[in-house]
Amino acid sequence: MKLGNLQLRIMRSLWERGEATARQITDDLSGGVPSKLSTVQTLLRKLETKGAVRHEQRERTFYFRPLIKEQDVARSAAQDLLARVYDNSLSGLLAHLLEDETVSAEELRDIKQLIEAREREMTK
Amino acid sequence: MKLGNLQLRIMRSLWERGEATARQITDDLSGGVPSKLSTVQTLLRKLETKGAVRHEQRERTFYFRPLIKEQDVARSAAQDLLARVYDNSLSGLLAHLLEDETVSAEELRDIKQLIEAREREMTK
DNA sequence: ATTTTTCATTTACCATGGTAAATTACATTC
DNA sequence: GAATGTAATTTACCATGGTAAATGAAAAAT
Repeated sequence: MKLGNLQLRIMRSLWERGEATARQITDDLSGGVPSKLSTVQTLLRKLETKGAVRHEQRERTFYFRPLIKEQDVARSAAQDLLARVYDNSLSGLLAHLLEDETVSAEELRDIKQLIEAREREMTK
Repeated sequence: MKLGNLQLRIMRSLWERGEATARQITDDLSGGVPSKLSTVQTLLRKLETKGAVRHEQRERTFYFRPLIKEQDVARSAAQDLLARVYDNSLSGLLAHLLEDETVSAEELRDIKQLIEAREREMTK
């Protein structure tokens, strides 16, 4: 499941809230680039068509819930980039990310631990 | 500069060849999902509009050359993913990539070295 | 010289993501 | 009961990426 930018921001609101109305989501978006209520409603429809959310009506208002997991969306986006752009070269991708990003010392430590954990898994 | 899937494949042909005709590119694409010559020509126009390529005519045929670098495209795609989807958490992204991918021992070694090189840079 | 091939150009779709006003249908408030 | 507010729905765009046939124009082959 790949999502556009606004779609992703809408989903984030839903992931955080668990359940939300179009109005609430619109409010959540007001920080950053704001969107109009009707725009959000349109995208919620499209997300529902794609199977990313479902809604339930209570007294005239639609309450939306996410049907897909944030982790899955993130994972598949990462997969897609790796395959499409980096020809599955993880080291190529990481090289770029380490170059450009202002990586903190802690982050670097975390990353190293991920690698070492994975190394241990390999030998097992 | 972000590119669609076919656009990227066209660019790859151009990056490899340095210069190519629409016909040559179409042939390069014949492995994988093939595209029709006119489709490739259309996309080359669109790429030219975006400033990703330029062409030069010699005896009736257009010879295209890339104006953007593969590295830059890859880098910005990685940046975009990191920011849009991972909220700039490099460790989050790497965690997913290490989870899912069948990472070879050599790749893992390369990656580790990248990190260690970066660590050395940090302390410097 | 006529036919065939080979390009570029034109034209025409379709899908997806995003934008949002206009309309409709109810509730709530005055 | 009339005015106001709120929500969903309808409608209507625009941009981008992709798909490709049809047309035109010129060179190459017969």
